[in-house]
Amino acid sequence: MIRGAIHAAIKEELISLGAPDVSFVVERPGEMSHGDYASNAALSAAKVLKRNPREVAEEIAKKLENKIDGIEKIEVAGAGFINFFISHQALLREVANTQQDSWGKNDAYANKTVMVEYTDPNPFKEFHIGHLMGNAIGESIARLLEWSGAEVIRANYQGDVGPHVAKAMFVLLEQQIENPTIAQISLAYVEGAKRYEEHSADKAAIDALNKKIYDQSDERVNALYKKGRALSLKHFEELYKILGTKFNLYFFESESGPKGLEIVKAHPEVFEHSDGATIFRGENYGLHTRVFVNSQGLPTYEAKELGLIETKLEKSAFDFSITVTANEIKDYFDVIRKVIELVFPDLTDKILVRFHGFLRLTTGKMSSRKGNVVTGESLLEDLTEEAEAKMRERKLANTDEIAQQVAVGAIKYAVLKQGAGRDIIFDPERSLSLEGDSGPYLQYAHTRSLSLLRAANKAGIEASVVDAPAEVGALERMLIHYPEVVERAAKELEPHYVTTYLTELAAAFNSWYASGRVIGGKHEQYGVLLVQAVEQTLKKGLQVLGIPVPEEM
RNA sequence: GCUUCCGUAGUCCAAUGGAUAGAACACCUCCCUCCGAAGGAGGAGAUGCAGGUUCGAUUCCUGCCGGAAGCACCA
Repeated sequence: MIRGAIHAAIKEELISLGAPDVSFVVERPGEMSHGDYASNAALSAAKVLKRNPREVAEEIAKKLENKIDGIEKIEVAGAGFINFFISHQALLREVANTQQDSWGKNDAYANKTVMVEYTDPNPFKEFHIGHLMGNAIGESIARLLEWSGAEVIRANYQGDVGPHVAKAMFVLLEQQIENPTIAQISLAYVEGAKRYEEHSADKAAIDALNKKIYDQSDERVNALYKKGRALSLKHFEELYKILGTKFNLYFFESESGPKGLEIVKAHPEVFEHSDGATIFRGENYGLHTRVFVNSQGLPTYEAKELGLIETKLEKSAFDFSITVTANEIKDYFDVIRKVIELVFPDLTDKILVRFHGFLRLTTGKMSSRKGNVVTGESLLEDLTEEAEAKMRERKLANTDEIAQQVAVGAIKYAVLKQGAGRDIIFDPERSLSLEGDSGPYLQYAHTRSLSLLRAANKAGIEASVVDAPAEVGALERMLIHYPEVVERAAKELEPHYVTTYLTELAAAFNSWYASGRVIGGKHEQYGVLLVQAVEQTLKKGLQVLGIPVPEEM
């Protein structure tokens, strides 16, 4: 990558100037007149050297003149920026590079094995929009790491035991439903949760049932549990397929629970007893004090999480593990991290968490078109319907499948367009419009590039740089930055860098596309090459985000 | 109350301490005999308030105002 070469060359100059430790960036400037890459190296170095920034910049620029392959011009501008301009030849070479399979790859995580845990829905409960969010982010992070050289193990951790299960089961047993449907299970959970809060007798009964589920002492309970659990998991699997995720490993609280209990028991120096429960006194460390084993002797989520770490290691070695989860449990995870430090000191740096906010709906009512609560599924269904309606106007074949791809793209884009940790305000009405700054906008730009390529192919035009114009435009100069964007997104676990970049690229392409004809134009062969470059970049970019890439829409 | 996170156009998101704060939706003008109008060209519109650090602050620090999350047997 040219960027790497610039960085290395500047670094060398800084060393000879006597400022070897100065940190600086080489970035794509916001303004094209500022070149293809810009660096603040002189500004940073000047501070350390106590010299005039522009002088330092001039000196570096002069030394690097004609030293970097592919750079034809270096300018000093503003307070002391050094701007680099790529030569025409190098630019054409990079555009042609987009046709390589390796376009977009980097080696930031070469030789690393990374376990990415995400989605984590709970059997006996709805797959809600938060799970959709976690899935979109987790899948994209997994793909970013793969494009950066890592071997990725996709893991899903599902809560198949615990009070939520007992709440749903309590109602199902009471109503004597032996073969529940997904809808019945969801309703039963909502009802059970309400009863648990409002009636102390029901609360006691549900707690007792919870214990029975753990120790599997009642045949009738076991039978219903087995059916409900299997049905939930099968249902989730259908959703993963639609969303484009294929997990390598599944973990369950029913296995991490017992392991967690053992770990807690084995470390009396870390935990203490209080009110019949086993707790970790986090307040000694400025953290929350939390219960690991409740007074019934059952492991809570905290103990289960410890068990999960051991379970993960048993199933597969990894250099580090990333858990994608919501902000909501940040404080709780700080407690877990402290306990890991005390119990598994070797693992402290291997367990990472990537937090995200809530997915909130603007309508507040949280109700779907059919009047039900908005679940992950109902949102997908509503969006799919909307996309289908749009496609009926266009009279395309194969509408079912494509409409679903568009719907998935719309949701994933909305989630992946913003930075980590922030809540996402999701406006169903707006996202239903499928226009502007959206997943479908990118998908549509891509299908246009494909249909243009089909037409070019029919006309027998071969892609080539032979008739390239003497001056190339903004589109080319934007294209060449794609691999850097992927690398940065992977390093920071921030898919939104890719999302933002692709939207800018698609806008540049749409603008170029509207400005004149390719087929029959003055630079026909080069035009086709450029369209191929855009097509590949949009496709790979959408794929790295986990957004489906329809060929027509 | 304590802790943490967040305040950018009317709305929803960008911006690695840098150059004229980028898009999109909505609003106002235009553009389909032409490779796909889910598109394009143009217009108007924003850093909560007050200090500080810095050559330079949306970004870092302090205070205030506003919002969100968490704070013992849920996950």
